[in-house]
Amino acid sequence: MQTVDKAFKLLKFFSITHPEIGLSELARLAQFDKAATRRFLVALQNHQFIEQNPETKAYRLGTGFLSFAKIREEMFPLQEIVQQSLERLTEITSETSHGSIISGESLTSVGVSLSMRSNRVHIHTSEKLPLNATASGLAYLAFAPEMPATMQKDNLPSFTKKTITNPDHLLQMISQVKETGYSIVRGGFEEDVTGIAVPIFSSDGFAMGTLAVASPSARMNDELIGSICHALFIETCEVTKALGGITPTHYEQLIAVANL
Amino acid sequence: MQTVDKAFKLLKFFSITHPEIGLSELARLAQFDKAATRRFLVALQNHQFIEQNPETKAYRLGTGFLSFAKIREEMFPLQEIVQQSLERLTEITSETSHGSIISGESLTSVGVSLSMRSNRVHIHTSEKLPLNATASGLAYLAFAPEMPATMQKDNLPSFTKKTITNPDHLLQMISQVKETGYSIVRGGFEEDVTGIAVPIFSSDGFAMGTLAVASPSARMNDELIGSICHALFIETCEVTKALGGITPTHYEQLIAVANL
DNA sequence: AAGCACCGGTTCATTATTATCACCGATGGT
DNA sequence: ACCATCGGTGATAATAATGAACCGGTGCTT
Repeated sequence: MQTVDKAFKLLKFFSITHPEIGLSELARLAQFDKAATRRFLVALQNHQFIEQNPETKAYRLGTGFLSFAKIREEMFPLQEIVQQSLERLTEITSETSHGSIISGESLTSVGVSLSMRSNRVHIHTSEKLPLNATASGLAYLAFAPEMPATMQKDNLPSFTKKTITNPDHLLQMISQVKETGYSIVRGGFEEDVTGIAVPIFSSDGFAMGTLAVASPSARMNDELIGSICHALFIETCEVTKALGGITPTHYEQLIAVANL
Repeated sequence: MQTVDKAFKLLKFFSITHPEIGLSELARLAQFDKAATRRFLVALQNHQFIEQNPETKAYRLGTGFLSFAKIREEMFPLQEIVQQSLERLTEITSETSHGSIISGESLTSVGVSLSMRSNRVHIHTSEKLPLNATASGLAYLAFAPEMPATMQKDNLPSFTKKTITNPDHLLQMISQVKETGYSIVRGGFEEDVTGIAVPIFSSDGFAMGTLAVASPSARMNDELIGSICHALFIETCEVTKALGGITPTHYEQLIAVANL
């Protein structure tokens, strides 16, 4: 259903930092014809997934998502479950933790629990996390159903000097995550911040999001890494189960090895 | 974009009371071919809008809605804004109030503020409100972009003896709402409960939801009705504005008349 | 245990849909 | 007065979606 895919492709250009998009701009971004783009927008508008700003004529996300999100949350209260896990993580590790789910070709942060320490990492909810630059991104990619096309092109988006920008380098890092079951990224998204992340699995056995702990790089020694991983493994299994997902058996084996 | 419409039509069969649906059942509900239904579901699944229960093979809503809802809520925090209005409404009227937004061919409740009285009306959040049986439904229909097809058939779904089941009768009630600017339904959804509702407008100038106050029918005298309407008009204008919508000028005139 | 009905899922010839380009009127900068 | 860009539209060419038949499996009825 390529037509449906195209409609959804349009939606993915809307974000916190870019919440309203004009017709021509959106057509350019998606590389669609302007007329086609408009037809899709009208169709989305008819179902409340898109609204038009009456003054600027720019398009923005509609209220449709909210009502469906509420139904979904009633079955599996993702926000609540993730938040509880995050608070336990921050309690145990004394570091900031956050949870994210995949949305298009980046992860969206759905919950944060800030560390009580004075020198702590700050993360905003609803922030988009790039897949190539964050620990969460690597953890997701390592257990994702497929490699997104945008992660296979040269010159991946860069945020610090340490950001992985080469697709081959990215693949190499991912294969390492596939072996250890967790990802660690030192200063790839923000300078002097080290993140550790572990996947949350969907009902299809592939990653649908992550739980992660982030700390100032200076504090991140081997002992802390070990205890963070241990806590993350426990919590992600919990969250996966509570959300109707299945932890693949090969992943459960990774955890067993790590816990030796 | 009929193909996109069909994909969304499928989504609308999922609800709190019917959160998982099998392939054949969904095809029957939507009156699509099974093969076509499956193709749509796969497409929706690829974008996280649908998940499959690995045990029963039934389909359910996915996590995709949540990430988009978060982006939308960041711009216009509907839940928060509505909840604040509801609390003011309940404070002023001493009755239970609730807010709802359109989703498919019914309204979804997105917020509730319960009365402090012992004899009060109870409403659940995420509940689906039928358009023909509730005050909210009438208020929505009176200012909706178009009359949904399912509201034009005979034998509309009935909940009490007083539910409007005849499309002509419904049209008649709606035309009355168009004149007064508010709807009032006595025992159409639940026995002995009377609701009063007023529309919230979207950026296109049509209704996208409602605010409503519900009370035991015995208490609903003319004086209470007057004060509820007054409070509802104030709050819906507020909410409409805060959510980036526009109150049509012809509606503003209705309010002016009502306030004389 | 044979027959039947329904389930989820798949295939491929037929048929309906969507894409594209050229064009419109309006707006804003040079 | 000009050019570029905006949002939006309509008719034909190109492409995508459709649906009946079919598969293997499960559970109920005879």
